Amino acid sequence: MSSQRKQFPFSDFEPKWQQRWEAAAAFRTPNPGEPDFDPSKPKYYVLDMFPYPSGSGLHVGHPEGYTATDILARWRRMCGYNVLHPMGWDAFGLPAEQYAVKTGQHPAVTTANNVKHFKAQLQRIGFSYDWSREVNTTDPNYVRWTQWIFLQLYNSWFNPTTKRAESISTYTGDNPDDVRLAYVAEMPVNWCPELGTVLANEEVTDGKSEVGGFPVERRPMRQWMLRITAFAERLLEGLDALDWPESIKLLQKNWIGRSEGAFVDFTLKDGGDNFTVYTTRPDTLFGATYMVLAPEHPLVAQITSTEQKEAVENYVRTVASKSERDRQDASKEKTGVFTGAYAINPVNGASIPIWIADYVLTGYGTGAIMAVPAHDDRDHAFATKFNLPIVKVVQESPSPGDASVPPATSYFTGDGVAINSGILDGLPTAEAKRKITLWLEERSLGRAAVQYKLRDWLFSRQRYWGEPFPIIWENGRHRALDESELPVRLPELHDFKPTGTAEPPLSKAKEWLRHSETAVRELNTMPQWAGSCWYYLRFCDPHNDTCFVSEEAARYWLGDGSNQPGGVDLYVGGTEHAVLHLLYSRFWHMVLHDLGFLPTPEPFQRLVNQGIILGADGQKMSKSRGNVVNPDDVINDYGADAFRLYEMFMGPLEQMKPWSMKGVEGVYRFLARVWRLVMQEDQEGRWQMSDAVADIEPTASQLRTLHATIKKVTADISTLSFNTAIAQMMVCVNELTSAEKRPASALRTLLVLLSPFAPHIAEELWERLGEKFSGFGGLAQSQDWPRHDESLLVENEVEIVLQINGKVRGRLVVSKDADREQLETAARADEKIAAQIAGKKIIKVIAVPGKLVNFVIG
RNA sequence: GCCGGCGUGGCGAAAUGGCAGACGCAACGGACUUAAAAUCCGUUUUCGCGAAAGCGAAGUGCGGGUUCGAGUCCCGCCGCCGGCACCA
Repeated sequence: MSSQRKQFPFSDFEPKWQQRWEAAAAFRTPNPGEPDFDPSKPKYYVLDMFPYPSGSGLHVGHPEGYTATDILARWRRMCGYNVLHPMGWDAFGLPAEQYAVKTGQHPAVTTANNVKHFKAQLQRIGFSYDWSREVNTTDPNYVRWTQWIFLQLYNSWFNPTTKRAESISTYTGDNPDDVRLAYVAEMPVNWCPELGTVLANEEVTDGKSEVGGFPVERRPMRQWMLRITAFAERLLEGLDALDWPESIKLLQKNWIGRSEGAFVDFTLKDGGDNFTVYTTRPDTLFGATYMVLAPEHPLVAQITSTEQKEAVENYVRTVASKSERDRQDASKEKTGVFTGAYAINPVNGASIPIWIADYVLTGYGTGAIMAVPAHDDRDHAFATKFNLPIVKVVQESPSPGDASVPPATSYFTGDGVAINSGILDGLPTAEAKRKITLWLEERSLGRAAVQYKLRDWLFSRQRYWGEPFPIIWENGRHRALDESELPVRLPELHDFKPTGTAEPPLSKAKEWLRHSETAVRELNTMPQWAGSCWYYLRFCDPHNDTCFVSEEAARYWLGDGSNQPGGVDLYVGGTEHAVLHLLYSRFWHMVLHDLGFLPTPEPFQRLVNQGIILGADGQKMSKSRGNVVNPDDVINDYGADAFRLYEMFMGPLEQMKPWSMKGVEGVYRFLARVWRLVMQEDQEGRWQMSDAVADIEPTASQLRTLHATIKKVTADISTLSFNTAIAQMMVCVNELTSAEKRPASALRTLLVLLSPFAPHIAEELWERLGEKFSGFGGLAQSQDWPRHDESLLVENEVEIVLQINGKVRGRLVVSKDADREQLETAARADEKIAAQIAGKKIIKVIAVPGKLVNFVIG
């Protein structure tokens, strides 16, 4: 291909237009307050998930979503919107640091190189980003505000009364450190003794380090945490008003994991402390035949009998040495040990044994459960293995006609009617839950409760290449730095190797870590999520050095929250961020909103996930499979416009689909046909204006096709159905190609429609036509978006289908206005139909104007 | 195991409950050419009948259902892909 003559000179005009756009700052979007800002226009904020600039450069997956948003951005501009369409770099992260460990090259250098490469690649595709708003999460001017937001979190708390984040100064309790949204806790992390470092979850596979395959263990370490759990309810409720795919909302809902149930207090048979369990099935309390504590439960050491002491201690040790993943493998057989202690069931005084087992998790509920083996699969598996009693307390409502008796050893987890449950007998599950909860509350033995699976966010990393915390330690206590001391810059290090101890790499910066005679800096850094949590805010006001985003800019670009809760109008990115990034962003946004810094309660109104692009072999693209497609190669051979167009023509945006070079050639040929609508080659092979282009009126048919195309392209862009929009433009081009003379006015409209998709060729042809015809002033991309004339689309005559019993038996051309009766009369007069209904009993006739007539005959 | 999404020609895919397969790829035939490429025109769901225009039947993963009419709606399966995974 590359050796062949190009079908149109894209390699000449694509760079030419890119340079012109850049020189003219064609995509710069002024902010409110700037001289060229037009407040009369509505705003549209269309955002891509910004990339991590990896060393391997862009792959064809990135530009899929980017092309979609670029078309939207260009289209909205042509529709008269102020469009915010920015791009930046999520540039902190592991690969640059690991590269630094290997080569000694500073991550900042690697990052700068990669950013340069990525940016050049993106610019070659002709995206209409406002590069004057480019942000980089590693830029000290950006880090400063990331740290500033952390300070807001540190200096605020969740007021359970108002259910909002408030300044910590409104907290009246003893110790503010107990309630800060950013707090310190001992948390287990992935510690790899061989590598002498802490690993992120994604660096650990099957309990081994990704690098080297060394064993990884859980080890408690002091960590910074963010109190996202306080916002669980609001994060859940907020989803309803967002235009997100239902599947993504569901993913977040499941992640938050709300459940309703009750705390129930149990007493120990031999006295001592009481303990509390959480259950979603208080109605099965009479069926609790044993208790289970998590191995880490504080009561374990206390209650264990002397006979069981050794067994219990062994078990606790074994469990502690296991990785989180090993431990949470639900498919493995249950394990556990009897503590020797007994608890008293508050409802019936029964004495039931207390076990410990690792299937009960510390950190959820109370870390203790009442086990009801007849009505819970996990309890059932455990009871069966250890021969514990199983008492049935819920009767499954028999399905009609089902006489089969479930075996005595089975369990049933659904709703039914309470049995063997004293005061609850005969009550359906829902009522039994209510009654027993009330009963417990009246006696102060328990209370209704809501629990969430969501955990607080472990926010610190033992890494170099991340944002330093604006925190210092003095006399064993942490303290926030003053805003005026921001940004806290990373120290220059030359040795990025892990310390081999639990100390983060920043501990090597001996000078840096000393804040004063008595105070030292926090040595952890923030996770990569931190910078990506709020970049969409910075884009609104990227150069502001007095605040992270001005009130005015935020209010304009995000809206005032009155029409919709979300600020960004359209956010496009991969599903891999469905939970973490999108949940963390919502959390930060919510806090900043509560504190009065942001007008809207939610960050992203409409979310669309683009599908993954597979290799030509239908497999996931990967270097090892050798099926990776490099955008640069495609652009070299077919041009940026063809690349863009193919990315969109492959199929629906959200769908997973395989790459095909033949498909690229298809859209390339389409663009060549567009080119030849306007241009032809002379004897020497030079391109010149085609003789077929003329200043004439389009034919009726051409006009109809053109307006049908305006209508369909417009509708399809707004639903992101780019593949069908392109198909319609192909139809239009095919019709114009076959015409002897091509009306310049029709070409004009076509180029305007095409310009968001293939901006370079549209601009080039627009310019060339302008040399000879009127109506081509300015740039194609600055034209008003055309409107279709519906009256041109209505045909006077339509072909309808004649059916007998739903099967097509003939066709008929009728007036578009023909009503039901006229249709039926015309249909009966049709020869074929007449022949087939002759002598038959007509049961029913369905006539749908403009569509069909269907005879139902006996 | 649980929760989502998707199953339509040789391939990527289109189809407000109303002519299944638009558009593109591939293949085949023709025009142009000394020739090839490129380009342009045409054919192409499958099966049967026909020399042919055409005619008939079947057809959207499988099995049922609702409806005058189902790729589309409902019920039950199967397969593939993705997410979560002992959350009491």
